[in-house]
Amino acid sequence: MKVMLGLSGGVDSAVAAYLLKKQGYEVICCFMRNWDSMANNDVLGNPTVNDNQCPQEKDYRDACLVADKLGLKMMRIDFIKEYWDYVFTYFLNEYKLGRTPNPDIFCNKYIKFGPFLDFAKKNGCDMIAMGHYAKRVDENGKTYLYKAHDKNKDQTYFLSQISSEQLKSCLFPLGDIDKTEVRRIAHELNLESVEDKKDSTGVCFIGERNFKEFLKNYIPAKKGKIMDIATNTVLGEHDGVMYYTLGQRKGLGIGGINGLPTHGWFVCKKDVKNNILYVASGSEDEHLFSDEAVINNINLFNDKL
RNA sequence: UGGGGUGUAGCCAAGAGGUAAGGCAACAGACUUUGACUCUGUCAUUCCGCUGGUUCGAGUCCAGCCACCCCAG
Repeated sequence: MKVMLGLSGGVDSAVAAYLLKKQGYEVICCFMRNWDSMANNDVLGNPTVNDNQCPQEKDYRDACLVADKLGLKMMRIDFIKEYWDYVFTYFLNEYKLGRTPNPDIFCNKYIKFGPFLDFAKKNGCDMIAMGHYAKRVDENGKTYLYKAHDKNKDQTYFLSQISSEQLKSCLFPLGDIDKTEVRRIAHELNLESVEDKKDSTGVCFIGERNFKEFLKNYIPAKKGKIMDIATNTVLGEHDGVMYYTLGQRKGLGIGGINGLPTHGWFVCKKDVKNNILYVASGSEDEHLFSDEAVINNINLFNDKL
């Protein structure tokens, strides 16, 4: 069996590579690049835009060191355009609608299990593999997605939109072990470039930096009022209703107000049309609770449900 | 320029002669499937509108000045 593993330059996929090899698979590592700051005009608030080595290249080098140490072949592929068309476009549209999207779910559906899978097959691989904390279970000829053994690190959420067919083409070597075990193995193997590397979280391609500034590259700032939903009075000003998310507390800049209790203010409603951000006082305010939700695009690829 | 009130960190606000509470915001770190939430930490070292005075000692008492608010004109 020939498998192409997505090697990111982090500790998880590095250990996944080792485990696959140990299990007898012929492993080819591949570093994927989905974001090009220059091509995508990602300049505002980008702390590394002028650096001679961007963080992605550091990750690539770390990945190469891992592949080298494990004696595995290393490849590299760009999906800049695909990412923009299938993931980032959706991402921006959601923000423009006043929602808070999760691009990583689409990245899996449309990139890793799309062009990347195709790329693997073109290069003679039967399957792909990922360092996700997720479990694939085959039963009676069917393939199911199970939560990872490490419930704390489970990443099946990110895989929630892939199909049963796509799932059949992928292995998750970390499905049965804990993060602490992953770190332990990395140390045991002396994978110096990744063994103590900090976990990356959140939107993967952006890196450590001011998120609002990042969004300003694509969604222009537009100042508006922040209003108290209980009294309908103006409490402050925001930079654009799209930059905030429901339930958010930080970044509103509302201090103490004469005569009003001070328990912090939380975003409870976004009026995109009129560019008004509504806030409620304290985390227990009734406006922050809801007993209904609109859900669509449910992916019932697991017929055990 | 009659009367009353207020002036403490970016904001709100305790304090009441003995050596500046607390909250919000902000910032930093941890955690993280919402760069969100949450948690932890840091935030007025002679400073409490200004200037003098009383006192061993004043944000707290006194005097003058300044600023703002309210009522009356």
